[in-house]
Parts: sequence; structure tokens; C-alpha cells
Amino acid sequence: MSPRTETRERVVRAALRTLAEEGFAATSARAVARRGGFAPGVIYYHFDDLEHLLLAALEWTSDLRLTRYREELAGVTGAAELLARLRALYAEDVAEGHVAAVQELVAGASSSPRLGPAIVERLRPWLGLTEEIARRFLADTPLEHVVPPREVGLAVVALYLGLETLTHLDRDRDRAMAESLFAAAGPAAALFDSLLGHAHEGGAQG
Amino acid sequence: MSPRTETRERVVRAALRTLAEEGFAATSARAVARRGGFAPGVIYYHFDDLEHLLLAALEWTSDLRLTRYREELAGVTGAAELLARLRALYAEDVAEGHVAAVQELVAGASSSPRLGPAIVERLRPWLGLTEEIARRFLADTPLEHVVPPREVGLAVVALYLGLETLTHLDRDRDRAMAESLFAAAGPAAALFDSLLGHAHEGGAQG
Amino acid sequence: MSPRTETRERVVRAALRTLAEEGFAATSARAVARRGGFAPGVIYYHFDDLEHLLLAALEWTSDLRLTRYREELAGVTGAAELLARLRALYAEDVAEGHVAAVQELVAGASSSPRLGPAIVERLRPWLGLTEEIARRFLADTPLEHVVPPREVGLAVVALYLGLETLTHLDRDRDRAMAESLFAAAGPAAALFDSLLGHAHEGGAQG
Amino acid sequence: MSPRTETRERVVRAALRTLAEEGFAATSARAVARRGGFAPGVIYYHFDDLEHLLLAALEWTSDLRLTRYREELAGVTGAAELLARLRALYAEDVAEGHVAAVQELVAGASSSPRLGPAIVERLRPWLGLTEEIARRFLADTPLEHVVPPREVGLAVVALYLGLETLTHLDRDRDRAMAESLFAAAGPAAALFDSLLGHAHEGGAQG
DNA sequence: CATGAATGAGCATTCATTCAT
DNA sequence: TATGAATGAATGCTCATTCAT
Repeated sequence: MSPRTETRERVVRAALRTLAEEGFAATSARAVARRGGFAPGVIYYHFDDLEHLLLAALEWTSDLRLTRYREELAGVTGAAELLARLRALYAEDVAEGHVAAVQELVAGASSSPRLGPAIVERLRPWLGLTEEIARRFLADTPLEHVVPPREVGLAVVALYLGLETLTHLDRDRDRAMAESLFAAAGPAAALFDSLLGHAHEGGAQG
Repeated sequence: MSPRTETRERVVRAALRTLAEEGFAATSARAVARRGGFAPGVIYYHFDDLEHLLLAALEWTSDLRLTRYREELAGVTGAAELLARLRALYAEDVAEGHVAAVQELVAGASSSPRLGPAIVERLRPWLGLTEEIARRFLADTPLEHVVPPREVGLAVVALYLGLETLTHLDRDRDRAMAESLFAAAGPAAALFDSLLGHAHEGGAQG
Repeated sequence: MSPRTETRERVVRAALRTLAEEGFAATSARAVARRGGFAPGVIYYHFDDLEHLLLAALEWTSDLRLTRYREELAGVTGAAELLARLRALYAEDVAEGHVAAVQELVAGASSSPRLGPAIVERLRPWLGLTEEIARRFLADTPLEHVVPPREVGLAVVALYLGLETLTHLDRDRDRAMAESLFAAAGPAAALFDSLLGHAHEGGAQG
Repeated sequence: MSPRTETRERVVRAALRTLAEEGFAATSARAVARRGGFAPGVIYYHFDDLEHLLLAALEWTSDLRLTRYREELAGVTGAAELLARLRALYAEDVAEGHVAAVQELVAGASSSPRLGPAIVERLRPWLGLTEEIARRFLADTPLEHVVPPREVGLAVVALYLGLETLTHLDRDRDRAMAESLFAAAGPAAALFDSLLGHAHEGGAQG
């Protein structure tokens, strides 16, 4: 790895840690530099400005997690199993602080004219993933022509973001919100599997 | 109306307009004052600080809309009708700019330690409303003991916020996201009514 | 007392209390009004501006205390007795908060081009009093032509102000400074009386 | 000298000049920056906040003068000589503007809860110096057990501050106050030397 | 490549003061 | 007489960004 690339990654990681631990508003150039142990000027050597750094940070963490999600969800066919895996993946998100960083970035930049669209762009692969999974689960079921997978994907991503927003609004009290939602979804997933799940059994076994 | 009350409301409305049209980050005391046509000091005459103004603004718009939602959704029994009314209410939200302001505030304050919890507090009535409606629609259906209304309410509010977040991230391009979701939900609502809706017919007719 | 005079005095007393309890920097028009329970505008009805109010307050308290000092020190002839009376008067000053107010005013206004000279003017009677007492105690002693009473008076007032300044710099720790000085001066006063005091015995008895 | 150290000193000197020439109340960050010819932000690059700058300025000037005082007063034994040297040192203080700055700072900060105690701390070495000299002059005289040196030191510092306060209250008229006190103290110092000074003659001649 | 000192615009907030009522 | 709402200038301070070294 070239020294250039190496330092660049240090900067990106420092930005992510700052976002996750101090929040968007506190993620100033100086704060990132302090946390990363380098001079503020370094940021501007590797990135045009702070916004570009934040976008690079989002891209970095988003790519890593997307790969992990794809790999973990690839062969899943049952709704109950899907739910279990999502639950585990989400726990990873929380533990690594990656989702906290994304939430801070998404929320904080929601009114930045330049940052907003660029972030949406980097969120798009997630829309693709959720849509793809929705399509897989709806295929060959009576819901196939009732529930459009594209919109399901959109709803899932929006739900995820909204849940994170609520959680972060009141960091201490509401950590259990996502968990309670996962728990509540259990019976519904089981119901889905028992009523419609047979459609996928072949796929799962093949 | 006393001059004090009158000006106070002017300030609140200016804050809401600034939030909706310029975003949270740009909603500085000066920006609000400029938009409202008064001196910055006026804000501090009527409110302890900017945070208190923003909370008052949230409260004001939230109370207005909550009343409207309750009044409009009171007697609704069918899922299709519910969906239609929500669609209309949402259109009002958009037209009045109230939801834009709320979204900016929720997103922007997500990393403010003092603002966050106070906002959650003011969002709680909406969790109550959604839960109440979910309970009404699940009662006397096979889903009654499969889907917990509390979590449905939470999910709906989170979905709403997340959707707004995505929408605001890219103001120009994605205005249709919510619309496409409403459209997509149509057949599902019809299905719900035809399979489970008879449970409520008595109530609707009464 | 006319209502005008009555309100004026309320304002003056509120200013003194604010000076004594909140300090010069916190003695804003609004703070005085809040403490006195009247509208800020009242101040400007009775006084040209805040500086004039502060000067009136200084004058009020200074006149009261000066009368008391003169009355208490009138017939005193011995140094030990003088010291004892000064100690008691100083305790009154502290208890009434008047000296705290004066100290705040003197210190805070030391760099105000208009306030400073006006304050000095109101301090002049004290220079007169101290000089007069010094003259009385030096008369007919060997020190009469060695120690000029005018400068003694100046030194005493300066010492008093300086001591108060030091005391206020560290309110909690150094309250005992003046007390330790009074205590330390005891033996010196006794010595003065035993060596030179006979000069005044006639005066005391007459 | 590193650029950092160099600029830091420029800032400190600008703060002292501003204090001395414009007074505490006018020593705003902008005023210091204007006088020093640098941007206001520079202050905050080198100091946590304005209070820290003012304390650093006090420390700087106080240390310089204390060294000078100690060096000049080291071998002095006679009261007349002591007085003469103090007079010269005081003239230096005035000429350099250092004492003006100290007076402004002491007076102005007398009601600042954080600044006050920190200033007292930096005044303590002066209490030590005056006490030490008082002890030297009282040793082996009849006053040794009548006048406690600690309190003499305190009184001298308080007198000095109080005198400066009075002087600054009326900048133009009262410049001669300290001078008249020095002049008045002449005969008393001579008397001290002739009555008690023999105790120190050995030290002076050695 | 990296540094870190410096910039200057911007922010939240406070204040003495005015003035219509 | 008294009120209290409103003003607008000033304050301390932070920040993204630049640039000489």
C-alpha cells in the first residue's frame, strides 16, 4: 500500500470514528485531525474539502458492510432465517459503530445541498439489495403481483434510517427500539414461512 | 392577542419557514430573524435560546397536525380508506411545509444532546396515534396476536421519518418516493380489506 | 415622600443589592429591574442612564455610612479605641453589603472614562474624614511634623479599597484578610497609646 | 524562537497594551487583535479563551517585574534607601505600563468568579516578597514582636493596589498621588533609620 | 507529503437604550 | 408615571480552509 493510500485510509477511519462517537456537528476538520493524530492540513491534501472526506468515509464503510450483508444473506430463503441473520448483521453494525456514523452523516447532511444527493447516491446499492431480496421472497407467492419489490426495498431502507434516527435522538433511553422491532417481527416471519414459505423450499434445498 | 403573543408566533412561524426552506444547518438566529423581518434580539426576548425556539416551533406544528390527523382518521375503518386519507393528509403536510420543518429538525438535532430527547418527547403523541390505529385495525383479525400494535406504531413513525430523510437528502429528484409508496400500498390495502376487513364492517356502519 | 422619590429609592436600593450580590459585570439594567421588581424602562425614567443610577447608588450608601462613621468616631481619642470602633464599623459595612457594592463599583468602573472621575469625587469625603482623624491623632505628638495627615488619610482609603479588592478576588478563601489586619494592628495601637497617647487625654476628658 | 512562541508573545503584549491603554472593559478579543494587528482567531489558536490570555499576560508581566524588584531590593538595609529604590521601581512600572495593566486586570476581574482566584494566585509571590522584606526590616528591632511581617506584606500589597485603583479612577488628575505618598514617607523612613536602623548597620556594611 | 499557524466570516447570545402604549 | 416589547451593535468564540515552510 502506498504511503499516500495508507494515510488516506487513516483519515477516513478517523472521520468515521469522529462521526460515530462525537456526532456530525462535532465532526470538524480539527476534530478529525485530533482524533487521527495528524494535522488538519492533511485532510485537504487528500480530499478537496470536508464534504468529500465524509463522502469517502460513507463509501468506505458502506462498501464493507454491503459486502458482508450480501455474503450473509445470499442463500437465505426462509423469512425466519432472514430475520435472524438481519438481527445478527445489525448487531455487527452497532458494535462496529459503522451504522452510528452513517446515521450521523445522513441526519446531519440532510440539509446540505451538495452532500445530500451524493449521500443518496451511495445509499442506492442498499436499495438494490433490499429490492433484490424482496423480489426473491415474493416470487412464486400470491403476493407477487400485490407487493412491488422496489417499494418494499425502499420502505425497508427508510425504516432502517428512521429507526436509527429515533434511536440517536435519545441515545440512552431508546437503544432497545430496534431490538423490540426484531422481536415483534418474529411471529410474522414464522407466519409468512408457514403460509407462503413452501414456494422457496426448492431453492433452499438446491 | 397581546403584542407579545403575536410576535412570539411570528418568530415561531419564521423559524418553521427557515427550517423548511433552508434546512436545519442554516437555521441560525440571524437567518430566522432575517426571514421574519425582525431583529435577532427578538428571538432572545421571547425564548431562552435557539433550541427553545426550535422546540416551540416543533410543538406548534406538531400539535396542529396531530389534531388534524386525529380528526381525519377518527372514524376510518377500512385499510383502503385509511390509506387514501393518509395520502391526503401527507399532501397537506407537504403543502404546508410542516413536515419539511419537522424532518429538518429531527435530522439536524439527532446529534444534539439536549435537543434530541426533547424532540423525542414531542414525537411521542404520534407513536400513540399510530399505535392506536394499528390496534383498531388488528382487533378481531387473525393477526391480532401475531402483530403487536405498539411496534407497528413505532415502525410507521420510523418509516415516515426515514422516508422524509431520504426525500430531503435529494430534494429535487426524489419527491415522488412517498407517492410511489402510497401507490404501491394500494393493492395490499385492498387485499387486507377483502381478507380481514369484515371484522370492522359493523363499526363502519355504526 | 412623593411617589417619584419613593420609586427612585427603590431603584437605587435594587442597584445596590445587585452590585453587592451579583457584581458589577452582572449589574445590567435588566438585572436591576428584575431584582427590584420593576420594568427596565423605570430606570431610564428616573436616571439618564445606567451610569447615573450607579453613581446615585454610590452616593446614597456612601452618605449613609459616612454619617455613621463620623458619629461613631467623633469623640474617640485613643488608638486602641479607634481601632475597635473601626473594626465594628467595618463589620457593619460587611453585614449591610454596602461595602461590597462600593468595591464592585470602584473596581468595575476603574476603566470607565466617565464613571471613574465621578466616583473619585464621591470618595473625596472619605479622604477628608480620614485626614481629619489622622490630624487629630498626630497633633501634639513628635510625629506631628514627620507624618503629614493628608497622606495618611489617602493611604488609609487606598488600603481599605485595596484590601476589599483582594478580598473580592477570591470571595470564599480570603474573607479573613481584613480581620487579620485588624488583629495585627492591636499591639501597634496599644504601643501608640502608651508612647504618645497622653497628648490627647485632656481632649478626651473635655 | 518558534513562530508559535513568537506570535504567542505578540498576543500577550497586545493584551497588556490594551489593558493598560484602554482598560479592562475595553479589552475584548477584537480590541486586542486590532491593537496587535492580527486576526481575532489567533487568540483562540494560542489560548483557550480570553481569560487564559489575560492570566498569561498577568503572569508574564508579573514575573518580569518580580525578578526586577527582587534584584533591586536584595541588599537594601536602610529604610530611606528602600524607599528610594521602591520609588524608582514604581517609576519603571508606570513607564512600562505594566502596573496599569495589572491594576486594570485586578479591578476588572474582581467580580469574575473564575478569573479572580486565578489572579490572586499570581499575586501571591508579591505577598511573599513584601513579607520577606518586612521581616528583614523588623528583625532585631523593638517592633519585632509588635508588628507581624505577614500582615505588613499584605497591607503593602493592598495599599499598592488601592492606590493604583484610585489613580486609574481619575487618570488625568491623580497621577501625583503615589508620588505624594512617596514624598510623605521620606521623613518617616529617615526617622526609622535613625531610631532603629542601627540594627542593620552590620549587614549594610558587610 | 505533511505541517500547523493564521485567517476572517460566521455563530449564539447579551446589553443599554428607546418608545409606543 | 410606568410598562415591556423591540432594536441593533457588540461580545466571545468556532470553523473550514489556505499556504509558507
